[in-house]
Amino acid sequence: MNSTEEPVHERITEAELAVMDVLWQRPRRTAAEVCEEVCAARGWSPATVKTLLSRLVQKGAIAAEPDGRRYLYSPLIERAAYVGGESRRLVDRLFGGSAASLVAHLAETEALTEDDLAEIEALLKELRP
Amino acid sequence: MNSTEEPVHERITEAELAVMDVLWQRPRRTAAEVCEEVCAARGWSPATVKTLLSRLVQKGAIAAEPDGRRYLYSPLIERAAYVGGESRRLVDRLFGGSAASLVAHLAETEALTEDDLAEIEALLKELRP
DNA sequence: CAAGCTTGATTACATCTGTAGTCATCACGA
DNA sequence: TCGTGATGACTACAGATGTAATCAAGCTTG
Repeated sequence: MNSTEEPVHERITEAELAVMDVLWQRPRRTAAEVCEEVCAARGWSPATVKTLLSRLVQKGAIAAEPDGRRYLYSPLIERAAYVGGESRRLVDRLFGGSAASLVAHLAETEALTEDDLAEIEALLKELRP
Repeated sequence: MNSTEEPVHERITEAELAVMDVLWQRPRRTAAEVCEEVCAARGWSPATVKTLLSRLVQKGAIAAEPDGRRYLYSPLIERAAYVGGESRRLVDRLFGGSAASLVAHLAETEALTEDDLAEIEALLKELRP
């Protein structure tokens, strides 16, 4: 169990992430449907969504299932895996690989509320009986 | 206390971060000194370090104090501030702003080692006697 | 003083990213 | 059947990023 495993997909960018989020929410959507979800919020044109979908397919992050003359797009990677990878990356880059340091930092800078702390404590009890 | 404050400096990139780390470790270093610390490790030429230093100065992330015909470079932003901003960004982007979710995720995906867990537990004891 | 080394400034350039336009084609309705 | 709208493929293009070379000017040492 080391933290240096390479992901099978290439790096997902900020803009692409918005698209992934839509597909994680519900897969098998058309480009138009994805656009409905994000174009307004991000001020994108439909063309932009199409580009991002293409790039995500190329990167191996989503699948394009033919459906008539269009595609239904679905994530190929799970959100949890992506999120885990990103978190790991952050911890490696900024906290010397120590997740505990990250938690410590969050606590010190009061990024963690009392509720957060309680929740984490509960979590720990579960993980280390 | 909201989480939308803008940093005064522009975004620091991955490569630039390596340089920042050297300067955080010890400020007032010359380009050559910085290179000594990172060029080997990252396979960089001295020119690369100079470029990164220039960009960091432009971005307002470091100061260049004249010293004879060269400069001594020092961070203008604190490491803790940077790290906090990045953590915040991650939590916002991927965990809907909930830091506890991040910790929960790390725990669930076993990104946390037994040691990490013990350390966090100790931290919590301290924070919530 | 001259030859060379050090150093920042400037320039270079490929790739990635954000954002979008164009175009050919195919299905569908009049 | 014919126009029309939807759709993906391809193209575009500016700005960011990684990585570095070149160049001019000063310092240094013989």
